[in-house]
Amino acid sequence: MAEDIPKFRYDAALANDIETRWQARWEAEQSFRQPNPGEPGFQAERPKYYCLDMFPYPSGAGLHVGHPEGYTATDILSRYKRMRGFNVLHPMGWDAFGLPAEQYAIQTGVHPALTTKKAIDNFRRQLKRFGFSYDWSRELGTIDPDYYGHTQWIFVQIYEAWFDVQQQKGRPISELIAELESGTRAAQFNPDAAEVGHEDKRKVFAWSALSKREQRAIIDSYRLAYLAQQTVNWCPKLGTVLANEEVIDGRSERGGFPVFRRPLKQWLFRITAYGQRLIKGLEGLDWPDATRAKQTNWIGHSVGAEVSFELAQPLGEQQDLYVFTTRPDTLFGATYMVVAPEHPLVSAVLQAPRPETDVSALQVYVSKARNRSDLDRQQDKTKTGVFTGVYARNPVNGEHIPVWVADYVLMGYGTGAIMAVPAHDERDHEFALAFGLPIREVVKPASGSVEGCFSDDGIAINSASSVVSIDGLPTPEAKAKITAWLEQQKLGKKKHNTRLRDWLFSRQRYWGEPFPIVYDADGDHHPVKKFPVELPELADYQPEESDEPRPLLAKAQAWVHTTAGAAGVEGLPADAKVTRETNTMPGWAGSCWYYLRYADPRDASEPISREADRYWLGDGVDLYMGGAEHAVLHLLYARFWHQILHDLGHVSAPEPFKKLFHQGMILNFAYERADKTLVPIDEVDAVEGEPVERATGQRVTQIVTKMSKSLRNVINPDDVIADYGADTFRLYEMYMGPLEASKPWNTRDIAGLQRFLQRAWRLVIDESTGQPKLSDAEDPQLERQLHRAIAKVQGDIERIAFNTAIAALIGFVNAGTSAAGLTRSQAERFARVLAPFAPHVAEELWQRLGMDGLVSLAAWPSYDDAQLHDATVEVPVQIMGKVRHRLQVPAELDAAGLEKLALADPKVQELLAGKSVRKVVVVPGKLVNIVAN
RNA sequence: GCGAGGAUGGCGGAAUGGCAGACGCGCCGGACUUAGGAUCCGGUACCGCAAGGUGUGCAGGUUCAAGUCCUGUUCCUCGCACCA
Repeated sequence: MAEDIPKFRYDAALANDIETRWQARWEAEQSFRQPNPGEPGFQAERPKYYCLDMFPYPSGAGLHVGHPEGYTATDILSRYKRMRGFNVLHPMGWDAFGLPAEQYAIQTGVHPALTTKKAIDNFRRQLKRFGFSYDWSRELGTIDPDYYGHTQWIFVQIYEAWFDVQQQKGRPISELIAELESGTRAAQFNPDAAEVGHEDKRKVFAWSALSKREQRAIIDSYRLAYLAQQTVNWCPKLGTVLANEEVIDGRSERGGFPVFRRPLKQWLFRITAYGQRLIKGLEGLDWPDATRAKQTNWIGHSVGAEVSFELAQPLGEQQDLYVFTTRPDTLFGATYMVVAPEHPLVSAVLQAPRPETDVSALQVYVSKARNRSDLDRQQDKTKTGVFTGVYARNPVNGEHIPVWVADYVLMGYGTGAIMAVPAHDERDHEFALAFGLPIREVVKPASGSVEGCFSDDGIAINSASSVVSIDGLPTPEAKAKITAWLEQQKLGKKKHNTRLRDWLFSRQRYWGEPFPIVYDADGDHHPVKKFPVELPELADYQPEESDEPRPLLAKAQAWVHTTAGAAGVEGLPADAKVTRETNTMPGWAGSCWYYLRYADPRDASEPISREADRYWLGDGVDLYMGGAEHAVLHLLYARFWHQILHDLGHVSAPEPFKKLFHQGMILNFAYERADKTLVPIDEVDAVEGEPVERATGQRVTQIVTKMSKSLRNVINPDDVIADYGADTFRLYEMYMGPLEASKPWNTRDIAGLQRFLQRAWRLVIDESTGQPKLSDAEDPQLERQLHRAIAKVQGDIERIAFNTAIAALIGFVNAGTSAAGLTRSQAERFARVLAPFAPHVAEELWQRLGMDGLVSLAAWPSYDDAQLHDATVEVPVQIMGKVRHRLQVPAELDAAGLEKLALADPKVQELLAGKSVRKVVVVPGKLVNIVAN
């Protein structure tokens, strides 16, 4: 059969040929290399644009279709900005340390260094095949020793810093030490340190009388990176502890394994100190409201009072029980207290039971709570608890109230103990009813009455004693008065609290950054100042599933045991024996600062030079594109590091990401049976247009859901490129709908975008010769349409609305197809507006038109405002808001003229017959609305 | 429970308070073809032969004019969740 497809028809084969050719040329010419200030070729007069993608975690599975969605969007913006004369920083790299790579290595028996390298090579190949205009000379990987050496350096900066609450600012630890030594700061533990007990915080020392070790303890309580015995989320299956953020519904985010609580000595970041800064910093940012709200909620800042309740009899060292409450005005209604099962009071009372203590019941309850995974604990919300036998004294009225232990109180929030006010707190109410505890009303609603538990603001009642009274005060005043009284009596103080907890930073796994920390013979920690601390080769990286955490790096004995001199530790004799920290950093570490490194990727002496920071990041990253799944974790952690680095003077911008945009998720269709179970996409046939399950012949319903292997609806980008080409793929994903929306993949729709490129190609190129076919005479109507398309595309790119920009390009090509043809000038301008979206075909058109250089580096075409409108316009004439007639009028006709014309029109007069005109609304050039009855 | 967002043709979606449905898919008709799952041209919200009428989840309201603003409501999606 004769093949009469023209030789230069734009089909998948030609697209693939064009694309690979231009990609090779861009690479050979380093077309998108962006020099830094001071480097040859740097153009100082240009404005800058830093366009950043969230770098991928290179998995063995390769890219999925969600990756190129965000990457195409930033590529369009980067290419557009380049054409508009910006210096564009558009880099790419690899987030390559972390649990998934290690899990994969364990499964396959291949070392993570090898599997990761392979995955990176594959990702790079796939990304290059899309023609993304990254500056590959800036490529980096978090696993590069050069890179993670700086990650470790930043850790040491954080370790050697503290947060000054007065100034709301991080400062070098040396300044704190100077203040302590000079006596300008009282020698006390950090009052906000979560790891220090209340008894210790109360003490005031004489600095010079303290031993070195005692001084160290006080200094350490201020450090922003600190070591503490913590109740942690221990995941035996993964053989590591996890951050709260990595635990979802009591299971590990990775793998979905059960997580238990156990005490462990761990490195933590004092991120809670930055809680208020992290909320406040969101104010000026151009971020999605939802993401700002998520972070604010996650940090969960609340203001209240910390109140001490004196124990009826001291328990060992403990004399007081501290609680945090946002409702100090309800103190008179506190009829009992509750401590978390992990609270120190519990072990104290087990040591020295009171007459009323039921030791065995208490022991059973506490051990049960400990062994219960968070999952069980959260699923079962019925209130349980045990009386400890201890009583505490209510400071406002001297009443002795019982102290209970119950797992509805969490050790991780506030002080791990509460005063229970069952009349005005739902949970306390439920607990009191379950255990027959007294309920005393101390707030009444300002008007009306309430059944059950009233937890809103109201008026204080029954709130007076011989020492203090707040009766009759509205809640806000009652809070203020009682807090002032508590402070004056030294029984409490105003307190800010965050739901956010300090960030657990240790992992017991192999595939992560080693800590730049060693321990001396006394077990004291010291920072390492020689970077990188290289991850030792380890042939056996199999974690042991156990209840007792054993860091994998402990197996590298030769690496663990070293000397201060060899490790690069200051302040110890060079031959002093030290052992290295064997925990590793979590996967988040590398992604906390990679956007800084791109600006200066080969600087050996520091993470980023001052010049590179000032130029590229002086006001932060101009656009950060990535998935909403990172709204809290990565985006909060990175802001935290950045704020510290800013406070310490290492970076100039107060916030790292000026504008943030989340691309929506790409979903796919699946089919659902009547019983809501899902049917894989390839087991469904269309029968008379209705989807039917092949095996059963039953009707199924089309739904939209996440792509998944089990539904066999995962789309492989490589296949799509082979079938249609990268330009079509890029256009399709951008055309699916608004970038921020989640939307279903529909392979059928891709053809429409390929047809568009085909028509565009044919509009300029003769399919049989490959030569341009151009018109000599300019069609003025088509010229106006080109100006409109340029204006529309330009505006739409600026507002990140690529679907409508592409619609405008399609509209222009359709208009061109029905007109006599494009002139050379029109074809050449069209190639430019097309270039950000479909860069390969745009380059090919550009070259075939005989233009010099690359269209990718050409200037964006301008448009003429005067060309955006036609001389005459059609104006609808409405009567009572309904369109009844249309008039052709000069575009610039003013309101009075238009009204006159409309009312004089015979058709309008006919429609108005028998009615009187009440009012005429005229929008010049738009419409006429006649109100008549 | 708290927080955020959404609902427009057969499907994806478009619309600074100013002609609802741009553009694409699909579908219908035609042209060119030995052929068409290629290409080109035309049509396509719904009801109606038409004139015309009806339409943006539902019920109200503001306005000359509402998909858009306001009030209430239903359903859906996402995030957090015993946070004192």
